Amino acid sequence: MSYKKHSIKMNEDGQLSFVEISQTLSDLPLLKTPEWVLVEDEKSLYKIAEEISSCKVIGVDIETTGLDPHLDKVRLLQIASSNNFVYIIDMYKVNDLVALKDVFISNKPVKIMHNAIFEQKFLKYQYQLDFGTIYDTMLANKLIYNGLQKRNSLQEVIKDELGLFLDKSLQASMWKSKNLDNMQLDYAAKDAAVLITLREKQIKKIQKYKLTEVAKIEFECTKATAEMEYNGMAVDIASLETEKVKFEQLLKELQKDLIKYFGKININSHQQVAKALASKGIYPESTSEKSLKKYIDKHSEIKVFIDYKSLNKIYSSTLESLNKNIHPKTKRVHSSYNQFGAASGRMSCYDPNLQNVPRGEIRRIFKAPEGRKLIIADYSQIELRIIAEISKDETLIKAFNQNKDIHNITASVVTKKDMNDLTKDDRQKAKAVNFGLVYGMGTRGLVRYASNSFNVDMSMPEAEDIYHEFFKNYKGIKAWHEKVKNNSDDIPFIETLSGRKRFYQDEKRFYSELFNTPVQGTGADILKLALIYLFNRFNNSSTKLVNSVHDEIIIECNETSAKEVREIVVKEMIRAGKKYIKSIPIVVDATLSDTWAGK
DNA sequence: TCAGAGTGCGCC
DNA sequence: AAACGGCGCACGCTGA
Repeated sequence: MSYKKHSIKMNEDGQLSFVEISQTLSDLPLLKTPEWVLVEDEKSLYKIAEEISSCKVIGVDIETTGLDPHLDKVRLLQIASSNNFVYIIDMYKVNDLVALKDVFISNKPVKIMHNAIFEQKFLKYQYQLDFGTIYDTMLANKLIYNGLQKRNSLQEVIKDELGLFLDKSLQASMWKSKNLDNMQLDYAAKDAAVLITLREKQIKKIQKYKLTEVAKIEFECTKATAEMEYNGMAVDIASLETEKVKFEQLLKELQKDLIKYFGKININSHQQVAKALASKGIYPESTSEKSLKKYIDKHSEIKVFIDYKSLNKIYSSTLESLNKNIHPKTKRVHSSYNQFGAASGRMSCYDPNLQNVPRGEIRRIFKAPEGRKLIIADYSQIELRIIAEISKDETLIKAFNQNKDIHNITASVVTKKDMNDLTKDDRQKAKAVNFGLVYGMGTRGLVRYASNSFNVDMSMPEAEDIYHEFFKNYKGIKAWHEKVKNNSDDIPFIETLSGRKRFYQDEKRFYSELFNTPVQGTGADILKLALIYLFNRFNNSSTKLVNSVHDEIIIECNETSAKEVREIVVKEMIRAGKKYIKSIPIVVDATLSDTWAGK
């Protein structure tokens, strides 16, 4: 097996450097096989529980017959009490893990796992094991190298951190068979034992970069993320089907019209559409909606095309992928989350992505079952509040403390109008200004952004004036920008209020990125903290975390207790926000509803 | 034939 | 010198 050309290494002092990798993986020294014993009865588990309860840490790993906790079975549970001794529990022989309940829920020993979400989904929901303190070597690796090109599989991490070769060729092998051979058991044992050594190596780096606090958040949050994945969101299958049919008919009609205009081309091909447009004397910069918009008045078919594209987007991206991902057993959608998926620290979501479902009626498809309700709770203007906190901008802080509308304030400042004379258009413009300028947008960008995202026309001189007035008013933001800019060349990383880092090696440091990452990332820190609080509050009750979208948490609960639950959700989310936002209030809006579309 | 880069667009 | 950021997904196209 040959390997990629270079990788990033961190030496003992925590310095980062690029290293050429010329050797093949299998040239590396082999990770040695620990001692192990095979456990095949429940009674032994009590002895094991007592044994490991005196450990500071244990490595925990499972082998399963597949990846789906609703369908697949745990084949083996490996518990490493040291880096050289592993209990391998045969889950085809052992029926329950009651004996391990106390030692797992305890904070000691710390349970080390590589991707703890996976283990929890099986062990908590199939064997009712709750976890105390967790250490996740995969999340740790992401925290230590965030921003740099790194892979996070156990094999890669072992290679980079320990310089050892972990053979994963048995990873997907025959775990269904009744009897396992010693090769398989060796493999299973190695995976658990190495976690202990790996953690020791990682801990030094976590301390060096002061990542302890954010690591704690990430590790704890795996409990909530596992729950969201396991629970999934309820879908109203009938209305999904209705919507699908509706879209199919609509798309077919539009398609017919477009063929009439363009000729027999593939409408989904940008190239072919561009060519067809050119033959009619239309030369847009691209076939994107924004470049086509200006031709709508003269060519009504362009409007049809834009409508088609946007409907087709919803159809294929939302309706079809939703349909594809309805779970055969639970009839819900169980998305996967990449808990630390974005460089900022945000989660990402896939299969299906529930973080880009269009707003509005289409969200009615997500409907709580009979007798249940959804609570849709989101932080109000969290990013602007974080900006106020980080920049210490006095105008912003004062406005939030007086519960004023920030967009209106900006509108009044840049239009030089009295607050009472503002039009809807002024406020739209101010939104573009606020979101654009705080993250380092220039005047030219502002004109484009205002037009594209907020449908507001702005001339260049007007944009220049607005830029000037904006920073005259928000002096703290200006100063914060200057400070970040002045240090931008030297800094090895930018960080959030929890200490989460985004590292830079040879990468270009974009100002916009340096402004945005601490803000977006602190938002993620707060959201994850809120998920932790809510998990702890509702764990093992009928109230379930089912989704979260950057500044929003969705909970499903019994109708009978919905109002009380809502109060708790708001309170806990505010408590999480207050951990990092000290100078202004945190506001959470929570809607009680049957569907995700809200009231 | 198929992986991967590119385009475009939904969300926050 | 100038730059708003962060995702995932569908699609057609490219090149090995």
